Amino acid sequence: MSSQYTFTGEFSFSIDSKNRINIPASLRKQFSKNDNKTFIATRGIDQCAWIYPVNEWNKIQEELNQLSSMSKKNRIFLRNHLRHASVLKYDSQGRFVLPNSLVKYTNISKNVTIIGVLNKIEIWDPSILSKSDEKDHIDDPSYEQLSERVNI
Amino acid sequence: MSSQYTFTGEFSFSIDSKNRINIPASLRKQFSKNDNKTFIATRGIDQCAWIYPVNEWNKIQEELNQLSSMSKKNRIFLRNHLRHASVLKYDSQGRFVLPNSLVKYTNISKNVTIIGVLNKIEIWDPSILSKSDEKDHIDDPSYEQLSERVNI
DNA sequence: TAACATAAGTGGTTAATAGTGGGTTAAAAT
DNA sequence: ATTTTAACCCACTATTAACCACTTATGTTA
Repeated sequence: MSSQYTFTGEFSFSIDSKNRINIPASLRKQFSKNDNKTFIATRGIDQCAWIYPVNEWNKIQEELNQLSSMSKKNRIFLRNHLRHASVLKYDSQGRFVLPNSLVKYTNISKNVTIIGVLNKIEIWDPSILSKSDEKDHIDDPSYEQLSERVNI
Repeated sequence: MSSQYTFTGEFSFSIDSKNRINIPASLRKQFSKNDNKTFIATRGIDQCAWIYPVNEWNKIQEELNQLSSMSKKNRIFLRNHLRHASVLKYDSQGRFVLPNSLVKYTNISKNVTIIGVLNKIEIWDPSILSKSDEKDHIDDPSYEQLSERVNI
């Protein structure tokens, strides 16, 4: 699955008293007119928030739409993925409000680290991120198997 | 089966003394003029209520029509889904009255958790939902196979 | 490289909307 | 006839969204 978005880089930003977070201008520029300043924020698999431009999310949604709710496994999977997804818009200053549930989940309080990961943007609490860095070294042997699939 | 509706997110609301429940504004906005503030509430397969906009329900009904009543399984499924389906409208404040049978079935008393699941909206009693969450973890190995179908 | 111009990031105020509670009247149901 | 139920209506409060303003950074041009 290829994407029109190529988010990259790491940025240090802040969250204000109204839970507003600025999207780095360089990343924001990639949002298309089509996206209409709209994106979807959801729980990452790690302890961070994932931000998808709507166009990108729509692709995921189409796949989710294929899953029938007659299957219990599907119902639980759908529920648990969609419940944490919220549609957001950024304001004229380029900021969006991080929903409370994601503030809690990510443990974000004052500063945030924003990372571009191709088709999505990750929002981290800096200290949670550095803990995660300590645990998961890039030379971990488990990455070896990725090398068979991804040609860097 | 693709749908015009893309309900997502989780919301905490309350049910009042008249069994009225508010539909979250962000979800309500997706209802089309065509829906005429009308939707169908029915029993979910899990212990929750399912809310479908009429347009969506009509599509489902067509599919149900395809199921032959010659099969016992089909007959039981059809009966149990249709017998509890009721047509409802929301008022000028965006609230609807949850029918008594669904209040009992869902065990809702004071607070409700509302979850958008693409083409339908689920209404849960918070404690019933968390019990369900405890039982069914999303990181259960059986979900691994879903990852091959859905690329998130 | 100094001065300027523009863009980016942050903070706060105001106006609009959303959620909730209750009351009134009309239509059903008992 | 009495009680329930349903459709409207009004009102209060909290939250959210739109707006304005300031500061810092970036980049450009003389």
